[in-house]
Amino acid sequence: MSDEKLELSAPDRPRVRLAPSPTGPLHIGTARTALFNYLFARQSRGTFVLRIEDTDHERSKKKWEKDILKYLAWLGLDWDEGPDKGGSFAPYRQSERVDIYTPYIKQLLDQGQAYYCFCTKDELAAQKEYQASIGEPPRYIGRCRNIDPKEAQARLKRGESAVIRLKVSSDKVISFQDQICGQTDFNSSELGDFIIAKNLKEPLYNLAVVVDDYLMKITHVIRGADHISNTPKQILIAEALGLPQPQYAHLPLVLSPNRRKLSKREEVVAVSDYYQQGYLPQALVNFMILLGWNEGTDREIYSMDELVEKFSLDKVQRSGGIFDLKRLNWMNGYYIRQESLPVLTQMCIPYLIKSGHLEEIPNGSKKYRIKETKEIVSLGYLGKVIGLYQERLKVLSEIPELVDYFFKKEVKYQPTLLIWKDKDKKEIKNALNRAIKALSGLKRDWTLEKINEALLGAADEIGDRGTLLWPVRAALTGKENSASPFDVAYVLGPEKTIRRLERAAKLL
RNA sequence: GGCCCCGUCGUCUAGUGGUUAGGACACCAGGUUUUCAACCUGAUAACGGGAGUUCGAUUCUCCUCGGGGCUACCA
Repeated sequence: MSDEKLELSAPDRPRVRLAPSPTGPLHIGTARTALFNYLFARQSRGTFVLRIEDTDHERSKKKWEKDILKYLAWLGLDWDEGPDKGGSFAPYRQSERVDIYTPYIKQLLDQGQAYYCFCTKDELAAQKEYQASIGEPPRYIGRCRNIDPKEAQARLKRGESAVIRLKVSSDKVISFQDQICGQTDFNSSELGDFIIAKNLKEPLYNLAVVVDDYLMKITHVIRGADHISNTPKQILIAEALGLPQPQYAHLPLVLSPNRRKLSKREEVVAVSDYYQQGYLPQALVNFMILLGWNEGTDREIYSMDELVEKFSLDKVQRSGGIFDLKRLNWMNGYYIRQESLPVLTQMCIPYLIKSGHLEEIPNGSKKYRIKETKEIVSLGYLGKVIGLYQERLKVLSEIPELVDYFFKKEVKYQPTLLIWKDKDKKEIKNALNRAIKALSGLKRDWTLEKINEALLGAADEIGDRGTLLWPVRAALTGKENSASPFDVAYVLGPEKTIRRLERAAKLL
């Protein structure tokens, strides 16, 4: 135990971080970034740090932080250091680190690498508009750049509002080797003197990130490609501060079917929503990793352990990928089919309770009550019900609708549902009566095998099996599509089965 | 507009200086002792375009076109 800790914090092992802003529920894109970081850390036996970037007080909310932690954990992406776990570099919430940044900002100011800017927002906006009109990149022209620091202090004392900008020398090429995108170059002229802090106590994102990554000894910054244009700014800040630079790896973006960045309005982006709809974490993980990474083979299915073993940054795709819900659904179905029935049953029960089909029995027994009929059912029974649909399920939340006929006194349907193809009522009624007769003899011997035998025997006497099997199934389930009549009859039991068949025969 | 990134079936992708350009999802057809699902089989389907290098380019180079990202006193 202690050995392992020591090893994890060994200086030569990579340290990566996920730095989400708690301004909304855990986003599927953030979860994917987390997954890449997690795999990289686990594979290299490094450390995965979770740092909450909540310096934007207006938009950051505690409940979102909770949501982020909860669903990262649910996906199995556990972190080694974080706000809830602590660690050698605590605190892990930027809002609790505000004092840490002050000396760094001061240092830049004292060294003349940063300065106070008194330009108003209106002035800046006008300038930007002008620059856009003549086709120049919008950047600060440096009006306050040469204000004497003493004068700046005096103006500050007088109560003038100001921000702090970094002095960026023009025409300098900033380049870095991105682990995914390769060599990437920027010209400092496009950046201008950008703002690094509102004041000594309020650093802005780019500065806070650089300082935190340095202090937390982050070796690899693995993040979404939407951050690529922040990278030169962060490099400049690190250089000004004399800090070492981490390795960068920018992940391709996840796109909507319309090829845009995944949007909250058009798509389901909250991991919590996927959880609620009944997606399995394994499926989500497997799906997310394949969206942007491929081992170099045809393989599609990977467990987390296998991913930890096989993952590598150089096999990460460079182009963005579209989030294809159908593919996720297929994969979720696959993982549902892999699940053992008792486990699947446990996973489905909450959905049956939520839909009002089932009630928990307070004393904590392993039984449930069917709300409509007040019958008490066992886990074994529910397992049989759900087992009928294991291969049909795509998401868990589909289950109540699929199996509702097991939880109702009577099933409702249009009598025409009973009609198979072009048969007439008389034929169907006759078939139903034959089925009733065949099953009635079985009451004490209600096994799948016998039911099969009885029903098939009766059906064959008629000739076209569908003439009997279709109405039997429809009468039992009230549905156009369902599990097979044999299975349904077996699980339903003799009384209900025969009652439903008799009722159907009367409808015709 | 400026800067940056990207470009193989509808989608996720494999792949190579010479391949019948492979797989998976989706779609379609057939099979699978009633339906649906699952499963099996099969079909349709791609190297954005133009130059150049080369005996030969999907592959290398350039241009172009297209798509996306960023462009805050947000992160």
